[in-house]
Amino acid sequence: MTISDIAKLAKVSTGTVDRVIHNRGGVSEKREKIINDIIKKNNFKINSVASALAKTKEYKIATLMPTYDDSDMFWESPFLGVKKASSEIKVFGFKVINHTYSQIDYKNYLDSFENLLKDKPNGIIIVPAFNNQTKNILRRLEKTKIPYIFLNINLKGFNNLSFVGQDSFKSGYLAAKLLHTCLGENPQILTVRIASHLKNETILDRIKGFDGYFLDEQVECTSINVIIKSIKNKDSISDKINYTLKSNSKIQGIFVPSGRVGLISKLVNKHNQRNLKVIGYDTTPKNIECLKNNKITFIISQKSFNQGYESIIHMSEFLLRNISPKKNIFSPIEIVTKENFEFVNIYKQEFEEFYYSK
Amino acid sequence: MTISDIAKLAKVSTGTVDRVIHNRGGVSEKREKIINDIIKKNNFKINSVASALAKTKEYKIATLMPTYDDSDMFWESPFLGVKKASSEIKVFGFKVINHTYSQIDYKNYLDSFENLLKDKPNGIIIVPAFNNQTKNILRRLEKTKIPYIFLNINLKGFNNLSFVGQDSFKSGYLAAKLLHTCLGENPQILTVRIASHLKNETILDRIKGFDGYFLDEQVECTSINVIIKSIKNKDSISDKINYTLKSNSKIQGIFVPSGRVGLISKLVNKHNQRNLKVIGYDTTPKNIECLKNNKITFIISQKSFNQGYESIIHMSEFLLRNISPKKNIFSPIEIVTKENFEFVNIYKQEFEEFYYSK
DNA sequence: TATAAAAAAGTGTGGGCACACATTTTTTTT
DNA sequence: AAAAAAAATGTGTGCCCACACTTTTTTATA
Repeated sequence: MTISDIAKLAKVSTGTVDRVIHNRGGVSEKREKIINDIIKKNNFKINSVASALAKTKEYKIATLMPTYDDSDMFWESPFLGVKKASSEIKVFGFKVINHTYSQIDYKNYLDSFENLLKDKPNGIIIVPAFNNQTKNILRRLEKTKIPYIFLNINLKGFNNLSFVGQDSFKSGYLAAKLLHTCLGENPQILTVRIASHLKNETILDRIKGFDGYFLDEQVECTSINVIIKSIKNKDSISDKINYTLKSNSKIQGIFVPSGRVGLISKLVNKHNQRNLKVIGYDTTPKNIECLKNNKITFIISQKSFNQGYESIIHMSEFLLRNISPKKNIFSPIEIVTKENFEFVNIYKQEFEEFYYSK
Repeated sequence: MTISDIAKLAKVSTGTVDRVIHNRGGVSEKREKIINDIIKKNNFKINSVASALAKTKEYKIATLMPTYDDSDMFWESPFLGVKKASSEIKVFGFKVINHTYSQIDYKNYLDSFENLLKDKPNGIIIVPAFNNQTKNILRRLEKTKIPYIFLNINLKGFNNLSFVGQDSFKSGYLAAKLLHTCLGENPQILTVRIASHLKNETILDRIKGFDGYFLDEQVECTSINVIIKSIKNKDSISDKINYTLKSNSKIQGIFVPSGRVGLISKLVNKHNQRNLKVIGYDTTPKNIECLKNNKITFIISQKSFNQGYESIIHMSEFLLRNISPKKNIFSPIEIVTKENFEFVNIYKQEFEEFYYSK
């Protein structure tokens, strides 16, 4: 079944069929009905390959993501996912332009955004940061009617096309369940938070989820909070954590609601380890290393590679075929241990093989 | 960069460039080198869309998988994965023909295989069963030079193009780690096995992995084995399990190295539950239900939907582009709990939405 | 009724490649 | 040196669709 088959059956030209299929208008009601009936009856689907080849329109998708470096490789993973998707959709006339910003410099964030706009993209993937500045930015975006998708971090109250990321509440909930399962009744848990994350929606939701679990299950849980001012001064962090562990000898578990779990786990002194169960987030190289050394028990993975990939794919489907994605596209909440990390990470590994072989 | 661009640079016709790109032969060494150099220099990649459109050759891929029914839905999931891949590659001239067999009737297995051969497929995806019969089958296949991929179940010593499935040893290893983490030192664990699985390679490997963990970690673990003759007689199973639990009051964990974990978990009497940790395999609807009711603590998932999907995709890549897959394509080993199952299963869910919307 | 304007329908080209077939060049044979 | 065979190279059509452009038909206006 091709367009010209349809045309023959309907006794019209292919141009008219084309108009009907793409809702371009300018077709009499009578003929439109005839054509649509034939399409339905024969379950006709456009040949996406030929369609892609014939299309001349070009699309630009711009991304705005945080930078990564040796001290924190987290954002490499979604970036690679973006790259993979980019290479796949290139053939459909898509060009993906990546912009980055420093998470500790809001001016840089704004500058990058301005640069991004200069590309005149048809769609934007953005990892939002700096709530206040973001509001201004996004209001402007909405005026231009450029669709945008939130990647990894979700802000509520915006007209984003979609959010691709984890349900942070549920992932915190899961963290609590795991510790509860390992520690038995009356668990005593140390939660380590970092001052710069105190306004981070994702991390706040994880903590809400964590607490929510113990409320729902009506489990008595002793939770001790430590807040770290800066991750720069490791001695001071170490002192704080080890002091708390020493003076609370019944603490059996540590919950770090961020990707800094590797750093924290390394700073626990040997004599304080006493078979601690440590749980945190993100399969960064550093965290995986700690997992291997038994310093971390569980890592909850965001599948951030997939998040990057999916955000691009959904945007392209929206631009190309006008398919609106769901408002929330939740990533899997994966539990990673020393025993399964090598399999959990395979998508990223596969990509690297593919990418560097070119 | 197109083929005709290359042709102009090399001062030859597009036909010659085509021959070089596809190794069709009949090109002088001199020109071949010139053309290859230009291709490399400009990093030319064939336009896969135009290529797909122009290709007239048709391929058939046949699958041979076990049936599924209400009592065991496991094989639905890889089947849906196969369906998804099929719909994606249809446009490249692929036709996927699915055959099924009963896992308890080797004649049916052989018959289905004969039917499959009548399709004259270019490639085969097979879930092997009945070791002896399979050997004959596959030797014949090797003579015909039709490539075949093992799906989910691996047999060693064959010239299969690839195996797509889980590393069973490692997944058993992980099961042990999880129970060890939850139960603490000196765990006492009940392993429930089913007689008909006693020769099942997958399940044997899981058990090897399970035991391997405790050996590696030098953990003293008391392991009690129960073997169930038939899953038909539920009363007898129930008696056996509950008797064992009652007479071994220190048992804190149950390991079921198969997808029958839901069935087993349901048969544990209330007074024997005493906060038992139960771990088993496969996210079948029944098992998920038990997970929700707290009868199962952890399910290890095979990502069988993806296995089906990937087996088809790899076969198509092999046939279409002559890209040989890795000999072992290991699926992720996922840990599923009550708190994350809804996210872990999303691929299958997405497929269903996509499929039934058509 | 003639004419203009608007709506509807038709036509043709190009997108990049695969592949069969045609032509030219080179090598071998007599 | 001519003829035949083999090797190398060139040519052209079709794959299916998108979209701009052209032509025909219908409706509105004077």
